[in-house]
Amino acid sequence: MQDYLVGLNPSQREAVEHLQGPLMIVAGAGSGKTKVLTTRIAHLMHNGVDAFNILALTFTNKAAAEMKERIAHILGNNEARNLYIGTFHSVFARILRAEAPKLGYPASFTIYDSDDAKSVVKGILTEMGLDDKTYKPSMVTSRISSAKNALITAEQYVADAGLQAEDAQLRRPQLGQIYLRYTQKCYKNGAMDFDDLLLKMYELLANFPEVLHKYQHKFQYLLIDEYQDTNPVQYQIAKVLAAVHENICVVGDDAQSIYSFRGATIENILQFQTDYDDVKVVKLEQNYRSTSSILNVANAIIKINKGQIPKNLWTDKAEGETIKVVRTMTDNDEGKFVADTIKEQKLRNHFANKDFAILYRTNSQSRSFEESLRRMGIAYKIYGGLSFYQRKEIKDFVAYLRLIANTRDEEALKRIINYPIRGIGKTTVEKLGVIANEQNITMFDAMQRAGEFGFKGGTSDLLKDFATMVRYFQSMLGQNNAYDVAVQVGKNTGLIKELFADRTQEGVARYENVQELLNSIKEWVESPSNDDGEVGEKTLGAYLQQITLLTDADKDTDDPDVVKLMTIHASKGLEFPVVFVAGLEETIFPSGMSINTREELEEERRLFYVAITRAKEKLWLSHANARYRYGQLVQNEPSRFIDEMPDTFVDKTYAGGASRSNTGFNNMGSAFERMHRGGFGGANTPPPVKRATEKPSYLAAPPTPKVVQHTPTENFIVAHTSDIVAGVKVEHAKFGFGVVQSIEGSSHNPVATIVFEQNGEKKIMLNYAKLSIVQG
DNA sequence: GATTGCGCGATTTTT
DNA sequence: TCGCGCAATC
Repeated sequence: MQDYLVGLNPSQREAVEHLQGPLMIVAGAGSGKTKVLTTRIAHLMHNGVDAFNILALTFTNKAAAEMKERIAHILGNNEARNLYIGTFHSVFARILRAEAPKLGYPASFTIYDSDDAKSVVKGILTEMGLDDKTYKPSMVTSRISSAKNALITAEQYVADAGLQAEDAQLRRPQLGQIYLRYTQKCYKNGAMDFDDLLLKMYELLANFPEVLHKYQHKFQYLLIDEYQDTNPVQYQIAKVLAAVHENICVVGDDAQSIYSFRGATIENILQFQTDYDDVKVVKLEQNYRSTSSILNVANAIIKINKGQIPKNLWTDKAEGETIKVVRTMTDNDEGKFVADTIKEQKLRNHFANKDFAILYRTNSQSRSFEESLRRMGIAYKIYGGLSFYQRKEIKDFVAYLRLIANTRDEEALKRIINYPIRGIGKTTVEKLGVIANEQNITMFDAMQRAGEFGFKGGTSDLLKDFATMVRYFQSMLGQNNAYDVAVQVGKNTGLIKELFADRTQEGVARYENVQELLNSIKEWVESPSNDDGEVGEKTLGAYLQQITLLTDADKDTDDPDVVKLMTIHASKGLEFPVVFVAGLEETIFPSGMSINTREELEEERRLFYVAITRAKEKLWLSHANARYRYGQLVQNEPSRFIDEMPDTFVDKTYAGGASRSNTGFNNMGSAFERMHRGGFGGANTPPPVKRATEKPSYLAAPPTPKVVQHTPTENFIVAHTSDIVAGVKVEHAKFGFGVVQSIEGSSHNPVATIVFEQNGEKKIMLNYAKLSIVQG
């Protein structure tokens, strides 16, 4: 037996050794999925399959890099570099670069990120004279994105009666037209957005039989990771690519499908077995990650969902500690509690910072944890948020490079035409845009020929000078590499000088960021291969396409000793010894936006499942009685997910259970004490740093009044938000009868102050609360 | 053409 | 509350 087969359990081995024909690996959380995938690829190669004939697709660069590294390790030679392993987007971008002329795109086509896409939409709205409140760019781009993911082209969109009727109903009849123009504009700009990388790849395969044939025969073995997160385009591409050899291996876990809002369809994995004949199904059900307590709770949660691939995830690990549910007074207290507990766990159990993760539903929840961790002097890092390449100074610099690589890129041009200031104002840019449209030329061409279009002499010269400079950089590309050109750009435009001149703290940071960008270009130019193993081809276009597809998560190769803060979405695929899942409150988790249909709620529950299964040893779940949302202190009920957890393995005694069964919110103090008596917090709890004389404020917080439980009356009808106005008598499902005092907050998110007969004054967010108007 | 100030809106986001 | 985008201003 091969060395690499030793140490696989029977199912893992079955999956690895199944070489020919369709294979579906249902891989539960922590069941050794990556190990199986990488070993299987090594095994394929060991059995004579050429690395050049294997394609493995992932969703993140990080996952791809990890696979590649592990395969190289198993093989112990350089063969792995010939494998095609990468994200859907990066692999397709590479293929599209090679085939671009067939589609009328330049090989150095620009990839538009979501900011670029929004900016294009804004331009179209202005052109069409549409209002950006009705057609919010974020809504429009996400709608266009959904259409593309569902393989609906702009032409099909405008021709589809159903979609047109729907848009008319929703008072956005022009959406199809915007989509159409957006598509045209991207084409004219020589640009593809993220979704186009998939859609154009599909069109390439669908419309060019010789191309299809070429890749069908090149990629004889296809592996797809996280299959439950694929969308219809990805599904179709995989299907046509695999059509000849049918050596397709998909790996996924329907229980961890959490990206439906990005177009993922869980049906892809649920129906894989009907897509091919003789599908071999292997289930990886042994979990190597978590204690049995954690796993049992996770299993109990996911069982509540309907329609899953049946599986029984088990572990031979010890029971471990119970899962603790903690209730705090406010979100700030929640932060303090977590920071305190981390400090204490480090002392008691010798954990390092990097053993902890704090997971939350929304990025905005990170604030209270940041504050408390900082106060405690605990190093932390927030994952997600603005990525390096989204910073303004980086985008500006990169825009020069984009324009040099592709002068059709109008978004890049508009970004830098007057940066640094060179006297080309808004009016001039608008005029250029109009001319470009009328003459059907690019804005760049219009600039070069400024003299012909009636610009004033001075303006005309400015435009031509700018174009000449860009042309000069382009000419440099012949003899110089991307790095040399970038350095020249920094010098000639005066960008570097200008950034250097700003000696404020932020200014220095911006300068350093640009230096870092230059370094990374240098590094890229000098490294033998790209991330997906691509050798050679160190063109500027290739560089730019690559960085656009890079995210923050990809470059944290170093493993500093910090507590990690991230959304649950971002935590998928990761594991930590100690996990805190915060904000387990109704309207937060599950999100108030996702409780209207069973499907939405089930996805929230899968998200909760993902959160729980990140933990190896210890797991805390916390929720706050009240938290600041949009500047207002708002009360939230404990999440329904707390109730859904079985009492065995979960210690909820001091938490939601009590308050929900109506013993009141003010048992928090004793709860906290009990928690610290309970053997894991204990006597050794260190006093909070620098605040030894103070009690932890989550104990000192003022008690909240008891809720007098109210049973809704029979004629309880949920009223429309707009009917709730000051003076109206209302009934709340939980707080009983009361009178509306006033309405505050934005029109989109009104907050009512209501004085209840039994429970006093409360602030209620009308979008979430169920209120009935009391007649008479 | 840059600065300042008001008003409005506010999930999750592998690429 | 916080951050953004636009409009008014110099």
